[in-house]
Amino acid sequence: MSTIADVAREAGVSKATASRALTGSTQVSADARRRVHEAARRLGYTPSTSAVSLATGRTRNVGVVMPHVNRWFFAEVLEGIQQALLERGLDLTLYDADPGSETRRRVFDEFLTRKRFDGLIAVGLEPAESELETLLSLSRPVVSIIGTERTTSVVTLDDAHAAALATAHLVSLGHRRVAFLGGTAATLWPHVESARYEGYEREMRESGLGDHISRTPAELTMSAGYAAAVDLLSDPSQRPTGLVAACDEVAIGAIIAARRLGILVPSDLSVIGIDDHENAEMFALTTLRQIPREQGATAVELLMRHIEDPTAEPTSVIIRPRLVVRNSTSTPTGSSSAAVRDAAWS
Amino acid sequence: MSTIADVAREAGVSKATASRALTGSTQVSADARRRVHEAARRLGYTPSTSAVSLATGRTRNVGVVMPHVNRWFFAEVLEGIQQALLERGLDLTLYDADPGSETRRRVFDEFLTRKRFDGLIAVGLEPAESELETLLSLSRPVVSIIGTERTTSVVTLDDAHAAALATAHLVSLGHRRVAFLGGTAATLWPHVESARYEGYEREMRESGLGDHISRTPAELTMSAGYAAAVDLLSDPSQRPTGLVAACDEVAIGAIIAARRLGILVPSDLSVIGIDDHENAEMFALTTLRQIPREQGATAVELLMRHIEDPTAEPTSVIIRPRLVVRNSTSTPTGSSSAAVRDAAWS
DNA sequence: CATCCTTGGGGAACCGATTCCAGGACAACC
DNA sequence: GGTTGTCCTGGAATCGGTTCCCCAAGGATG
Repeated sequence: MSTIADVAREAGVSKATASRALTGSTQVSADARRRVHEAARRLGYTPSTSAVSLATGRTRNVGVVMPHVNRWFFAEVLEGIQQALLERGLDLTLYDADPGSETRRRVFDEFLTRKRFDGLIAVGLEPAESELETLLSLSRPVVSIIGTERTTSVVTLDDAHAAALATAHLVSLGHRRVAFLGGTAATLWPHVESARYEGYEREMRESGLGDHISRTPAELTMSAGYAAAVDLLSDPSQRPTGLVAACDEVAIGAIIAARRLGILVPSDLSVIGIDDHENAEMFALTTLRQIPREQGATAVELLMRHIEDPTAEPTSVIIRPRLVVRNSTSTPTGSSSAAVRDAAWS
Repeated sequence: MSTIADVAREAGVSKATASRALTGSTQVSADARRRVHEAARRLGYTPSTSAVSLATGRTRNVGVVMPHVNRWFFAEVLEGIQQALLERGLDLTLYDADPGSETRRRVFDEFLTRKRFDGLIAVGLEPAESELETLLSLSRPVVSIIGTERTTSVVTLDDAHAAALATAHLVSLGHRRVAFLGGTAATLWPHVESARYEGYEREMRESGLGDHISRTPAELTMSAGYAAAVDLLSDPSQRPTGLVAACDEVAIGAIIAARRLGILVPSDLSVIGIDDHENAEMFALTTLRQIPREQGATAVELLMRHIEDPTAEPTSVIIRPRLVVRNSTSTPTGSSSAAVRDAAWS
């Protein structure tokens, strides 16, 4: 492999001039610059990243810590981050930190302390106190996606608001027995789960439906949503007419469960989700849209600002979701409003 | 941040001895070693990765190139790789290289040539000729997952065999009108798609069912499988009794489509997939199991071997899938064997 | 008792870049 | 014509490690 010394020799200049010609734009004559670039091209020169890092203190690399990559939200965020970093010529180092695992401990104690990055994006981490301390002790900017940290910049959906809007949509259609499906059982995303439930609860109370508040726990997956919905819907006497699912995957599980039980969606049961998952369209799911890919891009933008100006104050970007009405929600059966017929025809 | 010079001073030895005490195990007295380690701990010393890389030529980092991370197979492989690397103390740099995109070009021309890794794992890449050339010109070991490269080590499912087994399973149950669903339309994984179709075709021919060979194209997603299955199954006169899906996501889409159309699975229609996707259990899907997570771990193992011994010959690990029988397949209706009743009761 | 080996450890070179600092060439100004 | 300033350029220091080479001390050997 050729080094910058080779390029310099080939171009008939010193290492210093070669370096200036290739990086800084100052203080090099047009002629020298041309000769250096030509020599570099001829030799197929690529600077050694470790040498550049050592000399400049910059790695041109961003670390991403997330608990999983095999879930829709995380995978989408990751792709958004990757895309934004590629555009800026930056590398992405991934750290998979499954909560409670031994590897998570090692990621924090061993891998992150190596500081092989100029900045860090933490996705859905909900770090423990000691973990947060580690993060801050790295003296590298950190941006979180999901969460409520005040110490770092944050990009997050307003979860409570999303659930409240979902609930309000069902209530406005005339539903009174509106149940919440999901959360509680799992401890993976305590913040997301509790915030969404609280949004539902608050909206129910404010609509005077406090008596109908009900929650069926389920992990935030399609199969868990399916199983929980089978339980909830099997007893016709207690059956709600509207269902706010903690996320789209749970909602889709519930729709499949309903079909299996012969319950028609939306005429017998309205289901609304949160996320706008890639499969929401297929199930005609009404939902509150968030676009995790964009959140990833936004996080990169914030991070770049912090890297360029280390004194910049932490910022919060709170995302308000948009209601996307499809065909899984309608007025409840028995209602005589015109909307019923409209929904049935569509 | 403290450097190794600080540690040496604190321990009362030279930089050379400090370095030897912390890395190599030779030529250092037990006493000196102890003093150095203690000093390092006291100062919270972490070696600078760029300095280490520069001096040793090793990055302790592995690059992973894949076209997507938001699909089940890729996300699982990625987690398997990550886990295996973490255990070995190695970092993972991710390169997302969507086929045909501008970023893919940049990944190959710009990012990979920086060689910020000791080795590369290429997942489902199916590289173009020029891309393969770039890969080999890096003078770093490469391991592929999926594919037929002879120039690098490979870990791959025997796709044709998997599809043949799936087909044979349906045929052995008594099905004659067995159709194949998926592939063709998309160009994302030409190798996987064509190999699986060929396995189906060969098995059909060998079973004397060449006349019944039929293929309905669909992208390898649940919603595409759903849409394609609706088309295929809507015409009762042409309807097959058995369906070999190109992958589980397509199979699940088909099952949902069948339910919608009032076609009972498995009594009216048997469906078999390939993968053993995380949702296969929920749909009682009979399938051929592959475990992408393990393929990722195996790829890391192969790669380590190549890194430690650069002269090692390329190896191929061909994975034979195992049939997992659930409840989406049975003998076709009208058959009088006992198995029909068994299936109906379960 | 002299010589040879072995072992531990220090000085300095090196990995491949960036950047500080000083100096030379040349034009402009007084 | 001498001085000043600007623009380029090269030498050398630097980043933070690893490792080669050599030397001193001490035990084993003849």
